[in-house]
Amino acid sequence: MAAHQGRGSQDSTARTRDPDRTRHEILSAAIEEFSDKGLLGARVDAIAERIQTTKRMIYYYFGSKEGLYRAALAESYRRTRAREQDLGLADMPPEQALRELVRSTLHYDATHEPFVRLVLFENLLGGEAITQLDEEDRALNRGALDLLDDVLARGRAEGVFRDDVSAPTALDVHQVISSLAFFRTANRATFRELFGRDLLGDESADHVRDLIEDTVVRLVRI
Amino acid sequence: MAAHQGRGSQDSTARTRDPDRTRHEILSAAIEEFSDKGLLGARVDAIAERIQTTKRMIYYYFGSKEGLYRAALAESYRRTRAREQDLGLADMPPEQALRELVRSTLHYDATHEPFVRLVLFENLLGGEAITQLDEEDRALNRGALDLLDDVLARGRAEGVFRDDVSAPTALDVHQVISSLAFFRTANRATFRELFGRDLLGDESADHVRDLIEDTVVRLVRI
Amino acid sequence: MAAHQGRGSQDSTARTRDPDRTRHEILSAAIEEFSDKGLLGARVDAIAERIQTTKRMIYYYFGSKEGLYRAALAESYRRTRAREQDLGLADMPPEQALRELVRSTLHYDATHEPFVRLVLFENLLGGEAITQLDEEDRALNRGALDLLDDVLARGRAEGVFRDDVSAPTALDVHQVISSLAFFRTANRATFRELFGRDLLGDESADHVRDLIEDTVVRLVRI
Amino acid sequence: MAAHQGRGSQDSTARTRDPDRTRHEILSAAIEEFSDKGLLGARVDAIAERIQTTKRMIYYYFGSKEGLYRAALAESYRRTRAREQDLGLADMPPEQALRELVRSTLHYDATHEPFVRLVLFENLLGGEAITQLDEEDRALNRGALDLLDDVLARGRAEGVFRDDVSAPTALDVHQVISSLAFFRTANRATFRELFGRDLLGDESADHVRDLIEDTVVRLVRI
DNA sequence: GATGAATGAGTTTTCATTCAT
DNA sequence: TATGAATGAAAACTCATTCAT
Repeated sequence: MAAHQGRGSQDSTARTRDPDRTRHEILSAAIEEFSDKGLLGARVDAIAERIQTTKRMIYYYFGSKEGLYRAALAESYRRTRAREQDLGLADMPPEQALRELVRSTLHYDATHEPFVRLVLFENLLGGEAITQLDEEDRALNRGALDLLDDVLARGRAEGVFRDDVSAPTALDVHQVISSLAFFRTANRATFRELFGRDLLGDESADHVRDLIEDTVVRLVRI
Repeated sequence: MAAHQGRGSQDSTARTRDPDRTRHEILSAAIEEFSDKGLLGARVDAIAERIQTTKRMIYYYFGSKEGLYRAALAESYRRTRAREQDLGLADMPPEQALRELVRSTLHYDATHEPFVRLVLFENLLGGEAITQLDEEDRALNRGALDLLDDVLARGRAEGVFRDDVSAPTALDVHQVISSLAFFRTANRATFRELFGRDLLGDESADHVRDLIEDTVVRLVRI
Repeated sequence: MAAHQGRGSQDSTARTRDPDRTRHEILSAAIEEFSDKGLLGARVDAIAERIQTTKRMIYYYFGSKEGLYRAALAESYRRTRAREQDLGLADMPPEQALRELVRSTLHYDATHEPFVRLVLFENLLGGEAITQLDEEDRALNRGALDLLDDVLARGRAEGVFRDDVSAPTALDVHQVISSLAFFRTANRATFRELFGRDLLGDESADHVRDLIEDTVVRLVRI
Repeated sequence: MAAHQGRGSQDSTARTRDPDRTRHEILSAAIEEFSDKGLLGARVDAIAERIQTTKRMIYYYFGSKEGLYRAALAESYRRTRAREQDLGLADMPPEQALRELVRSTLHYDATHEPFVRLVLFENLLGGEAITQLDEEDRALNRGALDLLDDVLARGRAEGVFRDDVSAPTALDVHQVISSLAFFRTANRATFRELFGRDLLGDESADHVRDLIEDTVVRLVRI
């Protein structure tokens, strides 16, 4: 059906001779496609069509659909690193810092749905690609945990956060935050359909954010 | 030619004229396959191979791969209805009832991974099938909400649960419980790989359960 | 898709225990289906669905799709024999008799489209089934020719029809009449689409009939 | 693995990179197959086998069996346009011109059976494809009509063709010519089997041609 | 580097036909 | 006789991948 789109080989000067750009565009298109349909549902053709290149280029740069998939996953992680810049948590009282951290996570996940969806798809299918993450990627996640650890430690030290034997660890809190954040994307359709609440919609945004903040804060607060 | 291939009338209970059974078996196999790979990744052949039937029968009963998918989704929901029997919540003090409810949900989701995964896949892809759920299916989900509503009302009445203006609604609490329960399946691979915690494994079972119970209880408790 | 139409086996007393009727109904349904789609396009399932019987009966009575096809073709010819009753041609002057014969043929073909279409399909595909027609069927066609022969002979004897060496034979005239009659069905769609004339429609009925009568009469008239 | 299967660069002219040629070959094969069996009876595999290509190429260029069918029908019409060159009718007396026109049509249809059969099949099945003909294709058919119109006008002007109120129109004559020409292909098998005359065979060629010419000429002649 | 054409191995779907009751 | 369930073979269609230029 999509055969014969012609296009000649003259003018289109913008499209040729820029390997890095081509590679980058392919990755972006791949992230979108894989994020939309998952590894199994994605089509190499569709990825090539999203930008203006041919399948051949995909194989030239990435060798195979799976190769592209892994590269897309890694790139998606990489693009993630841009955040988590200094939120200035150290200067805030512990609870405020925690709220800020939660808020930051919620905002990040909400504005990076492709990434979140990619991670969800990866988990539903074997998650093999996850096993092959770079140490950098792993470190990244650990970084978020460290930040959280600092805030919690400070809160405990100041006596405002629980410090009993069953007090939640940083990993516990991270699990709770992640659960609440991911659920918005993972079950958005069901939740909206069954209960009429759009977890990522503007109407419920404040309410959902407050709910999640409260849930987290109450978990750690004395 | 090759007569006498027998098969006699011994046991071969799987192969014979029992339409309901055949249909049922196909559905079970379909639930497994779709739950493993999603609609796009599932193979009609693979479904037929799982039980002892042919691809042809699937089309005989369900018309198309998508028809089977919808039937499998509906059946999965249907099989869900068995639970939610009386947990005897009414006889427990509110907090205990709430813990019991959380525990029941956690246990249910953990033992019905195919269903959970099916729902997750459905959400990640368009979620169109969800739009077509029976009223019965919808009612089922609402039922869980009603149960929760009762417990919360009782807790508020007894003065043990929050009743302020920003107190969480039953839907809020439901969202939190669902988030925490689904996350175990939705992000199990990532979490294990990055943090070494198997959210559905035996080792961490008690800890995770306690964490989730606490999170929920602390959210509503005064 | 069409599976499970149930229907129980009680009341429907009209439908069971009448072999001849069942056979006859199958044939009628087959004539319709084959006439609509041709041998290759027809579906055994579709034939079974047209009446209220099962595919099994078709195989019981006719052995195979082809067997049914041959039977349907023969039956269609057989049902044709009903016509050609005495048109009273002998009592008319030759030209009037000829016009009457043409008119009768036109009317017959117009009201027996399934038969005409069956013949056309048969001709387009190998026409093998035609080779196997009964002598009865052949005689039938010859009968029409004989009638024509009589009229022409009478016309020639009366000096109103051509009798020169290049005068058309009965077979020639039959060919012309058949050509003009069949074309209406064989090319109806094209003719309507390209020239806006519906060869079998009511509007043009009289005009087309007159045209064909004239064509034939002028061919033989002195 | 199995390298060295050669194929070198000898002749294999059929297999190489010439999209237009490939496309063209597929179309030719399709015209043959569809003309032999009709849309329903044709097999995509069979079309691929006719030339040296794979089924896959057919989908590459035409998207679907039906897409190919429509393209084949259009192409068949297109190839038709080559004819109808100047027959020099204007230089002949009207009757001779008319005879020449008839003769040309007969010859054309006899030597383009695939086209004729395609049109017949199209008419027998819904004729939907005909509705979608280009204006060019329509114009082509109208062209034949114009030619006829000229001849008839000239004959009437010269007083050799009928000019009364019931004189046949150009469309009428076209209908008659088409009927007589198409019948040879449409009912060849039946006619040969039942009456022993092969309407397209060499033996009867002259006789049939004369008969048809006479039929047409006598229709319009004073 | 870049491009369109080509391909083999699946994957879904359809269909005539047969079996068990 | 009658019926619904079952089946194997083939048909349409799709997809990741490679080749020639």
